[in-house]
Amino acid sequence: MSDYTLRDRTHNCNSLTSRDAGKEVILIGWVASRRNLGGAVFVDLRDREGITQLVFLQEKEGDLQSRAQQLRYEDVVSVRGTVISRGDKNKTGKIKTGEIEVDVSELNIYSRSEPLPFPIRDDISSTLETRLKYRYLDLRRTSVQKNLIMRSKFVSAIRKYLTGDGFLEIETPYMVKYTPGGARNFLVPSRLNQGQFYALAESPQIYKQLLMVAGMEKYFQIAKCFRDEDPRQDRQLEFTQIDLEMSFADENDIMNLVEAMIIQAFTETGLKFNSVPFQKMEWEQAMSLYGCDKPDTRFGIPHVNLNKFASESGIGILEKAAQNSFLVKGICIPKSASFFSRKKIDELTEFVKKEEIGQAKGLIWLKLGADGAFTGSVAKFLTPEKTEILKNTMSVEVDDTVFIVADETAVTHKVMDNLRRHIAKILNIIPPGSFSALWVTRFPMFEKSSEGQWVSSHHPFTHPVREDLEKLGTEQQGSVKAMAYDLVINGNEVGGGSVRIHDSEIQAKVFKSLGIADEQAQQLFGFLLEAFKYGVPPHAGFAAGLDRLAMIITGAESIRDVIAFPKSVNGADLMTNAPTRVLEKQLQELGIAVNSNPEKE
RNA sequence: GGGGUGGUAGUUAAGAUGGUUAUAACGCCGGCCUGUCACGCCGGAGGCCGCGGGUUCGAGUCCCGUCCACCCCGCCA
Repeated sequence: MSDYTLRDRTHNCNSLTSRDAGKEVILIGWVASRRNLGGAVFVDLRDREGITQLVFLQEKEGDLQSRAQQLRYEDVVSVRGTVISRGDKNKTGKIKTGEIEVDVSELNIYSRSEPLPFPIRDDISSTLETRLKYRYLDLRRTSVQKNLIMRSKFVSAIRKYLTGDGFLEIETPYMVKYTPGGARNFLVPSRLNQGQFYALAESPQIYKQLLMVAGMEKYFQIAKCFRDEDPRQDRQLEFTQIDLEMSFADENDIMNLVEAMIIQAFTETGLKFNSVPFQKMEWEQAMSLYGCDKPDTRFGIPHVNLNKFASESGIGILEKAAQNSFLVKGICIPKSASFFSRKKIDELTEFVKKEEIGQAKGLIWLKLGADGAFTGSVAKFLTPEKTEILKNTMSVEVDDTVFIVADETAVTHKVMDNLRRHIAKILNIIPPGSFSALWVTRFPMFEKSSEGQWVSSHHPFTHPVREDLEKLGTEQQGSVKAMAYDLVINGNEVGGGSVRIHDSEIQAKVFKSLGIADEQAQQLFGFLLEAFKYGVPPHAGFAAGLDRLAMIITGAESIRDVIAFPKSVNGADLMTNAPTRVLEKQLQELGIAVNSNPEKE
């Protein structure tokens, strides 16, 4: 008896075929299943690559078979044995190694497993709560392992691409100076400086710009970022960005680089985009065609602006909407007239009225019949002339269904965006396994906060487009566009970036436009402004959400499925029970008092 | 902060209008079995029905509160 190590292992559990028959092999893994037939015992041995069947027959010398009979789920063992063909009668296509089995001559048990909290099988799912509590067991399931393996391959392709292109991988601090604005920060108390706090970095933004000042030219980092905001299906408190920055670069340099990098990483992961090069679209066009800045371009159904038609349509509510400068938009769903029964349309009407969908007041629908006339909620108001105009404006054909929403601009956009995606889903028109990428460019530089203040849409170091520079600080400030770009894949914002300001005059103008006084700017970003005095190269960068990319390439439904140890929706680690209270002594060292609620234990 | 769904053996679930001893499957324990691959067959153990109140002769079931998980809005690039 000997304890084998990985060096002794001759094959993984996914590699043996009938061509290996007769070989003596050593395998190491977990007992995935045991089938005890009395005279013959079959054991499925599992490692991260796959499963191989072991067989223990009665004729074997010693107590080998009785020891095999005592094996239980998830015992960790190594075996030495001979590969034998199962023959046509006993082979199976269910596993890749189904042609063979290993006739075991030596069995070593490294450790035994107690009965499991839940079965480790892909076809039986447990509740998420239990799975997260025993995450290390959940991670043994091949479906989750597959995701992490794919993510690893993806990251290594990214690294390979960027280092091959002359990028330096440089780490930046996670514990940084707190700056207001943007996401809520996690705070880290300082023992050496009682009463003072670091912030956990929301992103390496400022440091990477300083690396450009430092002359690094091309920087990247696979960086953890921390944001104290409510987690969602695609958001965690801590997540990972592929962060990069390049000197002497303009928008197209960055987009070309990132595009090539993403395509390369997809290719190495065995995935392909529907069309290359990626489509580019200005923000305004995206809003007009899709009502959102991250449209899913795997399918069509664009929005059509109907304000002109509405204003002279003869339909009371539409004419009134147009007079009130509401936004009137329609979508045409081809060959769907029979699909949209009265019941389905009523359901859609309820759908668009929901608050989270945008709270439209109603949904106008029309179906074009074989006779060339519309039927539907407002059909009776349509003259033959107006019918023709609508048909032409929206390219409506027989058996198509048209949906129209007229409301305040933001509401119409939000509702029509949701409606377009919802209809694509219920009509099942999104081809599975397809990937469609889109660059959205020329984002607005500013937006109004809820308090009516101008705030940066991206961040205050984003460069405005040249032709809008004179609009800064004027009435037209809202229409200033930024040299900013987002990468959208399948309707997910997977990353974004911008050209940064390197001219102190422009930077001063932008701060002024945001109502940030000089001394305030000094206080917040003084070190950056100071650095920029000593020779700053023009630079631009990009940051991609690695977790979202991993979700897309694996088809995962939740960000938790591509993170080894994710947190719950309340930010808890259910396995370790973090966060926890700490000792009074620890708090004293930090100079912190907690307004605690001891009964709440 | 707001809205929704769920919580019953180790696990996954069933438990109409409140009514005897709370079911099933898998797992676990014991026995049988030489071609299984979700092996099969026989037997057994296993429960604070999330937690705390309340209504009732009687609560897994009804009411109130609370905790946890998940989804959405707000928030978040």
